[in-house]
Amino acid sequence: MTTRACQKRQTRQAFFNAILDLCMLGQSFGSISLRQVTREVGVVPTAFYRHFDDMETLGRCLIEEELGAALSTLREHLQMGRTRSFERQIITSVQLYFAAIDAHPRYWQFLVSERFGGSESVRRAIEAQIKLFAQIMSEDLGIQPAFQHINAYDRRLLAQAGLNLFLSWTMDWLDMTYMQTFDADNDMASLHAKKQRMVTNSARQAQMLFYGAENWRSSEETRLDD
Amino acid sequence: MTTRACQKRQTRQAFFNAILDLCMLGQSFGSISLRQVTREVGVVPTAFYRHFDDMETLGRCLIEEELGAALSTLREHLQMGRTRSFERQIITSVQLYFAAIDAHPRYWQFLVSERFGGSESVRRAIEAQIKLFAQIMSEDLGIQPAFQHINAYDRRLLAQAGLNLFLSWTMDWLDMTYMQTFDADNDMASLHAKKQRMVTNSARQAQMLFYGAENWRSSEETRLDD
DNA sequence: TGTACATCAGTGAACGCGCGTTCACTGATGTAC
DNA sequence: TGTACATCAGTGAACGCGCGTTCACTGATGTAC
Repeated sequence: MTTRACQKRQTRQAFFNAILDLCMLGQSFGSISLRQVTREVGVVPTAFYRHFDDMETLGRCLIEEELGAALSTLREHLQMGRTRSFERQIITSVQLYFAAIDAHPRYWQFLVSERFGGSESVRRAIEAQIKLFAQIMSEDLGIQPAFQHINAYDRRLLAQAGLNLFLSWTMDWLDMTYMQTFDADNDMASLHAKKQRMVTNSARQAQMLFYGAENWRSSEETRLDD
Repeated sequence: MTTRACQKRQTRQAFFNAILDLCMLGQSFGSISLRQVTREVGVVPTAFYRHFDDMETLGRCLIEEELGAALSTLREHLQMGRTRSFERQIITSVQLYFAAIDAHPRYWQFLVSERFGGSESVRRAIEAQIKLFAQIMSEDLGIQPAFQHINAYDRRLLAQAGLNLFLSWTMDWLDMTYMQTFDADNDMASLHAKKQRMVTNSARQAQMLFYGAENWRSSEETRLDD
C-alpha cells in the first residue's frame, strides 16, 4: 500500500477513535458535531469530507469496521458450548464477557448506548451485528450436550435471550469502572469487591436462564390468550 | 387551583409532550434543542425558563412525573404472582407488557432509548424507576407458589433479569408498529401476524427463564474461577 | 361589588457563537516516460 | 535515475443559520381593601 493510502487509513482510524472517546465522555453520537470530531482528530472541518459523506455514514462505518472485529474476537473466546462442564461453562462465559468489556470498553459503551439511540442507520448496523452474534451463539449452544434436546428455533430464542441479558449488564459494569467518584471508600479494593459481586450476581442470572433451558421441552406449547 | 396555575401546568405538560413527540420521530433527547422544543410547544424560546432551568432538568422531570405514573399503572396491571396458573401467568404478563407499550408507546420509546443514552441525570432517573419496578416485581414473585423456595436475594436477581428481558423486546415491538414501510406485503393482517409471532417468541423466552427459576435452588453455589 | 396594585406566564429584540457546507488553494506523494 | 505532470489529503476563508441566554416589556390574572 502506498504511503498516502496508509496515512489516509490512519486518519480514518483517528475519526473512529475520536467518536469513541467523545462517547466515552458521556455524549450521545447524535449530539456530536462534525466540527467537534474534526477538532478531536486535529484536522480542519473540511477534511472530514475526504473520508465520509456525513456523520451518519461515519457512524455506520465505525460499527461495521471496528465493532464487527471486536465482536468476532469475543465470539472466538466465548465458544459457549465447547469446553468444561455445563455450570462451569456459564460462569466462565460471564467472566469472559466482562473481560471483553474491560479490553475494549469504548466499543461496548458505544454499542450499548447507541443500540436504541437516535440515528436509525447506526441502530440498524448495530442490530445486524447483534443478530449475527446471536446466530453464532445459538450454533455454539447446539454443541453443548445440555441443549441437544432443544430444537434450532428455540435455541435461537435462548441465544437471543442470553445475549440480551449479557448486554443489559454492560452499562452498569462500565459505570462501575469509569464513574470517577474518588471517595475515600471507593478505592481499588472496594471496586474489585463490587465487581466480584456483580460477576456472581450476573452468573446466577445466567444460570437461572440456562438451567431453565436445560429443563425446557421444545414441545412446550405457548398458546396465547384469545 | 387558580386559572393561572392551571394554565402553567398545561404548558408544562405541553413541554413533556413535545419532547416525547420529537423522540418518537427518531431524535435522541440529547440532540433536541431548547428552541426546537419551544417551537413544538408553540411558545417563544424565553418562555422555557418560566418552567425549567435547562433541558437536563426538563428531562429529569419528564421521567419522574410522567414515566413514574405510567410504570406504576403497569405494576398494578401485572401483579406477576397473583392470579392464574404459573404458565398462564407468564404468557398473560408478556401480553400485558406489550399492551402497556401500545397504550403509551412514547413513554416506552423514551425510557428504552434514553436508558443508556447521553444525559447522565436522565439516565440516573430512568435507572431509579427501573430499580423500583424490579423491587415491586420481585415482591410479587414472592407471592407466586412456584418461587416460594427462592430466597429474597435471588428473587431480586430473577426480577431484574426478567425486567431486562422484557425491556430488550421493547424497541423491536415499537419498530414493528411505527416503522412506516407501506409495502404491499406489510399490511394490517401481516403486521398482526408478526406481532403474534413476537408475543409467542417472547413468552417462550420468559418461560425458559422462569421455568429455570422454578428449578432453581438458592443454595446453588456460584464460585468464580480464581 | 369595585378599585388599585402586585404577580408572573409569555413576548420580542438583540447578542455572540458554533454549526455544516462551499470554494479555490497548497504541497507532498504517486506515476509515466 | 531524473523529470514533468497528475492526484488528492488537508487548508483556510467565507457564507448563512439556528443556537442558548440576556433584558426590558406586556397584559391577563390574582389579591387586598
